[in-house]
Amino acid sequence: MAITIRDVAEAAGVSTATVSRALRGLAHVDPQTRARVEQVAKEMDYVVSPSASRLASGRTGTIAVIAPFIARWFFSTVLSGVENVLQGSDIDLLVFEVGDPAVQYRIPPERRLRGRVDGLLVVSLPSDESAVADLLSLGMPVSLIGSAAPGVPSVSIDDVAAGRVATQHLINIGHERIGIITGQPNPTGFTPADDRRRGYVAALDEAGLVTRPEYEGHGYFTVAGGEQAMTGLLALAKPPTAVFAASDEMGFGAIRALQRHGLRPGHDVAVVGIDGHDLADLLDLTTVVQPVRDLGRMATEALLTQLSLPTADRSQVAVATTVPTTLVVRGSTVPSTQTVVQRQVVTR
Amino acid sequence: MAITIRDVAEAAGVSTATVSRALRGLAHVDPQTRARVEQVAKEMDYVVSPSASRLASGRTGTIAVIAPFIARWFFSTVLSGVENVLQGSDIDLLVFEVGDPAVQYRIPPERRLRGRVDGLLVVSLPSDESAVADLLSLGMPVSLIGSAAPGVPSVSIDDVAAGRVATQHLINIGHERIGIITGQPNPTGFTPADDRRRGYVAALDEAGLVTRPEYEGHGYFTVAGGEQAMTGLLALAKPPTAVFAASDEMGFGAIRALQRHGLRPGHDVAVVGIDGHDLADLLDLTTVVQPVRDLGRMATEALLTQLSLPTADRSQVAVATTVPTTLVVRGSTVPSTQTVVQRQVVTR
DNA sequence: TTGTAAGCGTTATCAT
DNA sequence: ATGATAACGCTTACAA
Repeated sequence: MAITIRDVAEAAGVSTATVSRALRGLAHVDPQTRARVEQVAKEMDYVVSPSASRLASGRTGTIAVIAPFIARWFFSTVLSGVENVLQGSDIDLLVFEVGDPAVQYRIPPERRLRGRVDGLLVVSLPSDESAVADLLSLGMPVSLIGSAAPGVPSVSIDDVAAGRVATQHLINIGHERIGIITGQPNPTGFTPADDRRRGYVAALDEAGLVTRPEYEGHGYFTVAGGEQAMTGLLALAKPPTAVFAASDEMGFGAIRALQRHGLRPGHDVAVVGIDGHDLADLLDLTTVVQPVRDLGRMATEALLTQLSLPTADRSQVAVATTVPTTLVVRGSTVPSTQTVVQRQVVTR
Repeated sequence: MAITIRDVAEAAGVSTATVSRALRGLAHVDPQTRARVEQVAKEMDYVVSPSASRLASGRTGTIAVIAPFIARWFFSTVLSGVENVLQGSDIDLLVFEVGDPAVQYRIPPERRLRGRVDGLLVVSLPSDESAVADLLSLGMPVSLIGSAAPGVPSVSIDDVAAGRVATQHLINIGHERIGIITGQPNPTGFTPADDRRRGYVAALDEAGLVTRPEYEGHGYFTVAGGEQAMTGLLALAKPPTAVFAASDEMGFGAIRALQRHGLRPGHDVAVVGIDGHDLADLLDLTTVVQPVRDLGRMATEALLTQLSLPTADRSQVAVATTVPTTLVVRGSTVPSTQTVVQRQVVTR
């Protein structure tokens, strides 16, 4: 069997209690003693048993990320940000993939969470009341990423503003027939999608432009979906001259559809997305960039802070952090030889 | 506090031992008793304490994925496959991001692994002896994904064959000046990169074509790297007419470089990649498709099988599983109106 | 088939 | 500052 704390205690000539205190850096330990214990522990290659430690302390030293998908760009990038912060700590990361929030948000059953983790990072949760309630009922700190809900801390962009900025850009460069490619046909309680659409409508309204129902396509946040939606729009008697895709991946699909129809993005039909996907530059897609990795980082740091606090001090006041976005103009809206970058700070 | 096994035992009028046995589906439990215990447990909303269970049993019910990156397509797709298999089990998934294998493969220290997990899934491990040794020294089952090493079970494609197929395709369509964009300048012990390059060389040799050192660029498996490498190749007095990129992402970069130079992929310079990236279709990139998600799935299933076996039965014989790839021909090598798909089964 | 009870390896409370 | 010693909640021989 492995070395236990008792072995170390005997070898160092102290009690297990002292070893425990010394190794965890607690106060009230003689520097000499601590040094000796650390020395012995290292020599014996002692590693604390996490199960025993967890059982005795009641803390798991683990947090979980709950996301609809793992393989898609946005989610894997968030995950990477989370992991990045965790490297510096001693916290373990558990991952749960729960499927499309618009279809069914299969929250991992309590039994998979309770007693296993100290806190939760939930990505793109629908603002559906019950989903939040289920999670909060576990009684542990929860941080939302990429969406917000009343009463829960969150880190995200201002999606309404992002939708407005994207649409406004299309208006600015002279378009009047502006379509949108969003996720689902009807509001599904999936905040980002609904909010971005709201921003689009607001921008059109403010510019005195009409919103036509037939100019709304649904791409389900995938490349293939975006392509289908754009194809549908192109089939209209009077197609839009510009399209706002609520995500870069749907924007890519739109570009693909244009290519298939022999149309040039930017020249024939303008396309703008949201995300700042790694490959947006490659595909020359204008997009509203959000700092995705930072979203993951910030939410994780916030969660770790919560966890380091005594339970009583964990503020009941949920802080909804909104991070700024940047409109990056590329050839899909302004076909020119040079790329223009405008800094767009979102305030609220 | 939460409900404990003792509470359930009392409520059901049996001992804790019986509750434990009943709930875990062990044999030698009266069906009536089991039913009653299950009933009571559900009513009381009892969830076993993982820490206590782990401490007592010595098993963690957790496996870890160790990968260089999380956010890149290949890795997040593998991860998704792993998670997919785990959904059906009661096993938890821990994730560690360890950085570029060609630079430094920062294996999580023993202390982060020992006692925390029952098995390891290692993605794209360099075939470096010591790295493997470190991992194996933990004495738990290890499965490799996307690379292979002697004496360790693994799931991957035949990278040499993949490189050969890609290069052969370029030869078949008439190219003679064929370049390669690979990862690092020198063999780094990172198997897939080295092997794909080997396949490239073999194909050229077999066709009686010369390998020119200046036709080898290095893209470090990123889009930006691929673009730089291709730019370098284009600057040659006599640039290659075709390029084999050892990954789709580097292929994307190559396409970007061509675009920037006003050259058309497929028409002016042919490009072929390896991976079957989600966006390869969008970018019209010919590629050798590997079933990435399945790689993750298969390796996970193999690992779970190992774990379900008594320690003694875990075969010392490492099984290296090689899965077939498919060459998908697109416009980046054969600019035509229709896409041709050839099934290429790799045998060995 | 079921119960008893000894661990499993720490942490944390009291003393000292 | 350090030591004894109860928990912590479950699993698992060993008995019955």
